[in-house]
Amino acid sequence: MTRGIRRSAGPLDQRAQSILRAVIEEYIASAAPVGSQALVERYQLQVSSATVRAILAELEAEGLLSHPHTSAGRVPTDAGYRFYVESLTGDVPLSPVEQLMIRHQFGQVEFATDQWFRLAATTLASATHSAGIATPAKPRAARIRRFELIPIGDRMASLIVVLNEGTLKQALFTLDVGTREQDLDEAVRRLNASCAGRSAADVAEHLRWFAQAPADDATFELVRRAGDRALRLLREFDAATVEQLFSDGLLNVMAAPEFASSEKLRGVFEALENRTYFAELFDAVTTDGGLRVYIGSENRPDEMADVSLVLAPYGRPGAAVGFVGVLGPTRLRYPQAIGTVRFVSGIMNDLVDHLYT
Amino acid sequence: MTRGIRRSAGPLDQRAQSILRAVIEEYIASAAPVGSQALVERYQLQVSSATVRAILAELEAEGLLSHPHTSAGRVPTDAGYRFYVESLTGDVPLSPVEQLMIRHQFGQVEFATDQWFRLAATTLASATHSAGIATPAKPRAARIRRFELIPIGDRMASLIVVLNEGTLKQALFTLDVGTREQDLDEAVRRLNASCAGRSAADVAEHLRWFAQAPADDATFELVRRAGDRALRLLREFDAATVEQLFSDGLLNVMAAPEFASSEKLRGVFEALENRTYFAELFDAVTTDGGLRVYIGSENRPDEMADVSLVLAPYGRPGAAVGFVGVLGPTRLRYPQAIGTVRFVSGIMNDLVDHLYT
DNA sequence: GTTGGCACTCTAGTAACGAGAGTGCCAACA
DNA sequence: TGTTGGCACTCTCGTTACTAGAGTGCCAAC
Repeated sequence: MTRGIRRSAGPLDQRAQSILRAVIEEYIASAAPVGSQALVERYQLQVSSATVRAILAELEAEGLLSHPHTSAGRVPTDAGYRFYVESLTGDVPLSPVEQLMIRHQFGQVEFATDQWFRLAATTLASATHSAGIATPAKPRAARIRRFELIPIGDRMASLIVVLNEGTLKQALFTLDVGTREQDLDEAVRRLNASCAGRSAADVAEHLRWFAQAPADDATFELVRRAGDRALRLLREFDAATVEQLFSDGLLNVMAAPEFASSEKLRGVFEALENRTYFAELFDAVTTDGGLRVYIGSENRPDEMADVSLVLAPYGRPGAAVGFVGVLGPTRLRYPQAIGTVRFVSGIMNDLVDHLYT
Repeated sequence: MTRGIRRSAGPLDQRAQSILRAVIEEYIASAAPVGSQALVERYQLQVSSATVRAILAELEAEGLLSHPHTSAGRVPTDAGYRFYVESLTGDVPLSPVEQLMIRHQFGQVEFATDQWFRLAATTLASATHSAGIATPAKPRAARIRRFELIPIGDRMASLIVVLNEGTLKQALFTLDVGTREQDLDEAVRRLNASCAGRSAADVAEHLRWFAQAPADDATFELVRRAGDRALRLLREFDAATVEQLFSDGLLNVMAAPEFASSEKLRGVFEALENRTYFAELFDAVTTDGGLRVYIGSENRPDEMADVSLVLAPYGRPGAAVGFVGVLGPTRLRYPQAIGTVRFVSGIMNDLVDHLYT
């Protein structure tokens, strides 16, 4: 220890860096603690295992590696992975073969807008052998394109709200006795005349005006009620930060040895289910606009401390944004995951762009 | 063994039955093998443990109980559970309190049709502390109520097909350059005029006729293409036996001690994901029309050999049917699960009935 | 048919032990 | 000054041995 205590972000010489890198990549591949001897053998280092040991000790003092117990090999810490991701791996673009495969999957199916993000998750899962996650592209402020009121049975109607990019929202709606189909048509005509193209906030304004105006006929009441229901629907939609969160390939993660006990995975499932953490991430990822990596304990909720996330936004910042990403063990193949997420988010960007011409 | 070898479905005397019942209920509650002594103590049997042991041996010969190893207590076999479900438990209706709670959940929210089945799964999960599963009510043969074509961006449109009970199907659709909004309107008018109210098969017939007719103008081509796309959409819809399968509360199942190893659960997740088994079940459950229980190895795929299913159909046989149910360990509280599933399927029946007046 | 008694069996937990892997340190070396 | 071989030390993991405890199966007696 000739240099005294090193600052936690102090510079590492070239050799230490490449050994750190070797440890991490070996550990990612094997899931077992890595010893000095194995490193010398497998990476043909031109130094002895004693030297490597000295460096490993240094890296441990740095907080980049840790020791499960005295006589075990080294394991990367979350900080170690962080350093690895930031300094030791360049931006490796996805191999042309994989690019082709992914493009192929996207090209093959004709989609409804609301299916793209599912495909993204599925693709990411199979390409990275981890879990893929994705949200739909959520419009910043939903604009109404058109209403539809479709009679169902005798006393019910399905209210459909078509939003600007073709997203649909639907709600059931009870009718007064004796409402005729013409009444519905007329109500829709009026609603569309006054609301189409407006945002939820605008519509709210309009409806207040409606509410105050004297009811001149029966249809008017229908308009009012339908409008009210539509408004609630839009408010719900605007309020939900992460409206949907689709994940695929959680099975891949389950298969990893670190999750054999199923106890750790439970927490992850819980986080995916209640979504509050992902709502936070949604804001973080979509506002600054770049790909982000969250490693183990960098995730705030403790349940997520054993997994890493690689997330990237997609969409158009002013208009509609969502994110796609990969969830896996902290022992994740980061360069590959990052490359894949970046590529898929690019594809999703193109898709969304088409919607906005 | 005074009666010689008993047939596997031979009659059990009253006492043997009540002891079998005690073993099963004890095991369901404790997840641990049940010994003769514990039974005598906890169930105040008026006989000695030696007698109980004799009966247990008998039940084991019958195939209803089994022995993890020589000196352990008894554990129910799948056949044991089967006997229990069929002969030892009456139809226990759900307690009024639980009925109220469930009704409350259904009453509280205003729904789109396509949300009901999700709520059913969620409700079942929380009421039974197992996983709830549900499919949407799938119309026997989809009938088209109306088309919509909504322009998106410059060269795309969203094709919306509204089915009879208000279900929506959506697909994106590229337009030729220079297509105007009026063209879309006109195309929709024509499509609706010739297809509304018809089934997919009928529409196919119609479109064939369209395809042969001479193209009299540009709109006609649009009609043809939109119709074609719609048809594919409907075919996909009709073809998929289990269009969606929603599950909730898998976390509850994960928490059970028998799934601590996560290996067994993987199979279950896989089965839920690929759905082929559930497609089979869908047919079985919806055609004969009653509640069904599948216990452990009664499930055909091996992955499902450690879980039980309680499924009930809902909907209108000729019109639209789906199922709701519970998935849990074979060590499931059957009477309660059956009561809950029956109750929820009843509620779903009422809901669907409203759609068909 | 039921019971108490008893030998037997199997598990789960604990302790002891050795092999193996890997470390940390040190003195010697280039 | 950095590197190396050597060596003592530590910890895990698998094995073995042992014990306590739970529960069975059988039998003779009631």
